[in-house]
Amino acid sequence: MTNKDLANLIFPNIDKTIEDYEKLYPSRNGKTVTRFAPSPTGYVHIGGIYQAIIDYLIAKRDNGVFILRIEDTDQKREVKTAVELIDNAIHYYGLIPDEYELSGKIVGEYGPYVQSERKEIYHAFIKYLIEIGRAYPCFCAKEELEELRVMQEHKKQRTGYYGKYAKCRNLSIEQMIEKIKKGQPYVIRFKSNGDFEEKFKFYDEVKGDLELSKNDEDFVIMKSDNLLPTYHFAHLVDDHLMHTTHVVRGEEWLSSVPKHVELFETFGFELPKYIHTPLIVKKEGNSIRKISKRKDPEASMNYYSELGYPKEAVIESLMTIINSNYEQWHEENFNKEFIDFEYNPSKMSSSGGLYDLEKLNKLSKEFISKMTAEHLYEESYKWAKEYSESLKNIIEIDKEYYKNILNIERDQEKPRKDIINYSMIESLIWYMYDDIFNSKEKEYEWKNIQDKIEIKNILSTYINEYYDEDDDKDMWFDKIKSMCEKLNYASNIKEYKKNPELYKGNVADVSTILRVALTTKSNTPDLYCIMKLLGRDRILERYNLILNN
RNA sequence: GGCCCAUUGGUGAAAUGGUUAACACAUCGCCCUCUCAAGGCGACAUUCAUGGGUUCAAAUCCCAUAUGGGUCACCA
Repeated sequence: MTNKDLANLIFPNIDKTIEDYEKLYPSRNGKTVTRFAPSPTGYVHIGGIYQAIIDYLIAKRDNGVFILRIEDTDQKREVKTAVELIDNAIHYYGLIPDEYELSGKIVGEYGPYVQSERKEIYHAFIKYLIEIGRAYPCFCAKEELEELRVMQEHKKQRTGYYGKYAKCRNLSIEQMIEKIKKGQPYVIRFKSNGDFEEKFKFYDEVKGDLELSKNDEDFVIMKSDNLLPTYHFAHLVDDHLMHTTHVVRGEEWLSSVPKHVELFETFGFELPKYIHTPLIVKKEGNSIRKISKRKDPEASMNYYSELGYPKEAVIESLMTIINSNYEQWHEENFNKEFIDFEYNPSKMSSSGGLYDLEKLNKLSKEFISKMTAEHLYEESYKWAKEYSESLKNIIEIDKEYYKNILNIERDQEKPRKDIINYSMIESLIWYMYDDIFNSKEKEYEWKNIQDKIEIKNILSTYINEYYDEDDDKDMWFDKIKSMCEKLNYASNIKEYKKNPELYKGNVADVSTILRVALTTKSNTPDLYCIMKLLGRDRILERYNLILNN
């Protein structure tokens, strides 16, 4: 009985060899290849998009290939709709892969791009490993392994299935064959040759030179239930056959690098470059921790869509964590897009990138302020149709009117920056709509002048003697100033500050009355623009509401 | 616990042995201003986790300690 007999017993129907597959997926002649390889286990995590951006950037920079590969080897955690979510997210953020398999459509010559469809390929590689005596079936039960772990912990030894603890590696081929024939369940383990005491050098594109201990664990490469490979093995086979040149993955993978190195070495395959990205962390009180799907809503890309952050702002904020010199670069190259940025892994922070919502808000405000009213209208309308019935209704009352509101203080050199995301638009503009204004319980935010008689005095004087719908902005303000003088308010604030006792107040106080009476709010965009949009009738109506009370 | 990684202001972060430790966010102040949002100007680390060492010179190199993180699955 030989290893070959064992291999044939386990994989009787696998005829293709590694060479066959290498012929099927020939060299890409040095082309840069990156891949985004998410597991379909739920919503899209911000760390995923963060990595996808890096993959995308590297591929674009080198005129290479960006692959989307679905890593669905864990059937227990799989969520059916997750692939769709991934699809939506990468398209939404404009990270379009060159090779992929989505809703049955395959693009690219190096597929399948879904791991569960690559079973035979993995089996061919595992079969070879068994033939050369570098992999073997392991019949240890979960409980046995658990006992082993407890015992190792108790003895303060390294936990794991290695060396003398790797019980099944010493089984004779006859014993293995017998157990298999009896129908005992098994996994396939890699048979390590490594010595943990020995070190080797490893270069990571982010961290630089590292010295790691060699792997000596006989880790599982094929699972018993669905006969699919574990991550480690799929990484070897897929990234070799797809000719991946740059593996971008989270720092949590750093500790399994020795496994991957030994695997690549035993096959004689060339190791890709590794970019182990710092984890996205979050500050909570005094402690910093990995951003988590469960606890942090902002970990999900849905969070940003639901609140209506423009995708550009989200990418921008991620870019600032990816390379800290990005912001400066973008300031100097304001007409370029993030794709033009030359990503440099060694410029990446080696500690955790802190995801900062305040920063996102700032970037988002900035981005929205630079949009044209037309563009903002389109984007916010698109958003409202999906996420906000009430904003949708508002917009549909009169689209031109809505656009005009958005255009207040926008079409100028230093546009107004007060919209952080689409979900807050409604709270900024509701008073421009009569239905909402009239139905709302009004809380007028009067400031310095609270006296009802004085408020009425100002309003009636303004309506009767000064207000003219056709005035231009200068005239409009000149009239307010004239009114101030008449009512004994300072028309000039500096003047007022010099001698406050000479006046009842100043032009700001008077303007506030005109503003609050119209909008209930003490803080609004340019009053002149608001009055222009509301028009004479509605202004009179709102002022009379106060005058007649 | 073993192994690995990290540690610069309130926060992110630059600096790779040599001027007053960039820049950005936040905060505060002043200016501008009809309010607000902006914008302009300015303030904000006697010091780079701590302790040693190397050097004419250290945030930068070395050692130790502390703290934080990652990982030790038939999860990726």
